[in-house]
Amino acid sequence: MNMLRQMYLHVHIGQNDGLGALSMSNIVPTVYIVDDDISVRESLEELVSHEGWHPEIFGSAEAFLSHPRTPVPSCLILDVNLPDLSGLDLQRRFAFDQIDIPIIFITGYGDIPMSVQAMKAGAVEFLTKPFHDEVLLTAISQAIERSRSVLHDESETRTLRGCYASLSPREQEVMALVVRGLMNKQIGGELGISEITVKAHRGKMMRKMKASSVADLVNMNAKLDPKSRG
Amino acid sequence: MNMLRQMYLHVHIGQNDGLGALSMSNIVPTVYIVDDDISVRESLEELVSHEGWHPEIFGSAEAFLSHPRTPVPSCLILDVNLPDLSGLDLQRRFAFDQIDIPIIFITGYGDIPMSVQAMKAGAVEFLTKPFHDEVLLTAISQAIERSRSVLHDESETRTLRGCYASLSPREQEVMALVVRGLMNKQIGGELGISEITVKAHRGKMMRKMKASSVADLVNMNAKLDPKSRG
DNA sequence: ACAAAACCGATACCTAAGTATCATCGACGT
DNA sequence: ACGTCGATGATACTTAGGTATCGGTTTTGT
Repeated sequence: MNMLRQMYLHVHIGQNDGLGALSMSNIVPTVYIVDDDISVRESLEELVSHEGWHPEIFGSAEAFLSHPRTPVPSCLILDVNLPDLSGLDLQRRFAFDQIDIPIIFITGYGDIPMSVQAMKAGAVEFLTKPFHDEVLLTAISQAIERSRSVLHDESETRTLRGCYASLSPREQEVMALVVRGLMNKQIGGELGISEITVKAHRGKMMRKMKASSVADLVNMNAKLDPKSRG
Repeated sequence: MNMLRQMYLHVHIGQNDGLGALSMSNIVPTVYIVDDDISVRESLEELVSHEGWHPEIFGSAEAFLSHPRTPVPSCLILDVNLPDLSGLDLQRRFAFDQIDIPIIFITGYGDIPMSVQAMKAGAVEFLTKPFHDEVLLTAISQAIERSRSVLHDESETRTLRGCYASLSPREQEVMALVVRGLMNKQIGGELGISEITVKAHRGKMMRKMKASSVADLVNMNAKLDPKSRG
C-alpha cells in the first residue's frame, strides 16, 4: 500500500515522459465519489487516496454535475439511491450528453433489474454493500484503464475532426470517394469535374488531413465515421 | 399475434430474396430453451412458437451442448440455476470456445452479483421470474437481431480468412506493408527484394484477396486483424 | 525424383497519381 | 472596390503502380 502511494507520488513530481500529455502515464487519476451518506463518502475518500488516486467527493448528483471535470483519467463511484436525481438517472444523462465516464455503482438497497439496467448501460461494476475493499479497488483500476483508453481515443478523434473540418466541401466530397477506392478519373466523373481538378483537391485534402497515404486516410475515415464499415 | 405468425409463415415458404443465405431474412430463427423445469420449458416453447420462431427445448446444459447447432439466427433462453453445469458455467464455456450466441438468462432465485457477472459476460438480458411475456419477447427479438449481425460478420470473416490463407508467406508480408501505406520501393527495401518483385507479389495478392483497391484492402485487413488499429 | 509452387528479377509498356505553374471565375467580407 | 479563397482546368513533368512476358532458382509435396 505505502509503496503504491510513493510510486504515484514519484511519477507525479517526475519528468514528462516525452510523449506529451496524451500518454497520461504520469498523471494521478481522479476518482469521483457521489454518495449521500457522509460516512460512506469519507471512508471511500480515505480508501481511494490511500491507493494513490485523487478523490473528489460529492453529496448529490447535482453537486457532481455542477463541478467542472478535468481531462484526466477518471471514474465515478456512484450510489444508486440518491435523492432527486438517482444514480441511474445520472448515467442516463451522461449517455444522452455523450459523456463517457466509467461508472462503478454501489448500493445498499438494490435489485436485479436495477443492476441489469446499469450494466446494459455500460457500467463497469455494480456492487452491493457490504463489499470487500479489494473488489472495489480492482473495479476502480479497470475503470481508470478504460478511461485512459477513452480519453486517448477522444483526443485522437478531436484532432481528426479538426483536420476534417478544415476541408472545403469539395475536398470532403473527394475524400469520401477516395476512401471508397475510386480512381481520380472516376471521382471526376462522379462529381462532374475534370481529373486534373480532382488531383488538385485530392492533394490539398491529403495535406490538410496530414495523411501520408491512402491507407492512412482510410483508417482516419474509419475513426471519423465508424459506420462506413459493414 | 396471429398476424405475426402468418407473416413468418409466409416468408418461410416464400421465394429467396436473391441475396443468398447470407441475408437470412427468409429463415425462421431458432430459440433454444434450456430449463430443468418441464412446465417452464413447455410454456416458453408455446410462447416462442406462437411468435413464429422455432423453439428447441432442453432439460440440461449437457443436453444442449450435445445437440448440433445449425447456422441460423438464434438465441438461448437459459435458466441460471441448472444442476451440474449452471447457466453461468455454460456462458463461460461458450466464451472459452469463442461461440457467440446471444443469451437471455431467466431465474427464480438469483442475486445481484450473479446478474452482474452474466451481463459483464455479454448476456442480452437477465430476467427474474415472474416476468411479462412481452419483456421476454422483446429481449428475444433483440437477441436474434444480434445473432443475425454476428452470423453475417462471421461469414464475412470466414471468407476473408479463406482469401488470406490462400496467400503465400511472401504475399502476406507484402500485404501487411501495403496496408501500412508503404510504397513498393519501400516494401522492397523492408523485405530485401527488388521493386519489380514486390509488384508481382502485390498484384497476385490483390487478385487472391479479391480487393479492388488499396482502400478495399485496408478495410479487409481491419476485419482480419482488428488490433491493427489504435 | 519429379512436378508444382514459391520466389526472384529483368525488359517493356501502359496507366494512375502527384506536383508545379498559370489562369479564370464567382462568392464573401472588409 | 479590393483581396482572399474556393473551385475549375490546362500544360508539362515526374514518380508510382500495374501488367505481360520471359527467365532463373529454391522449396516442397507426392
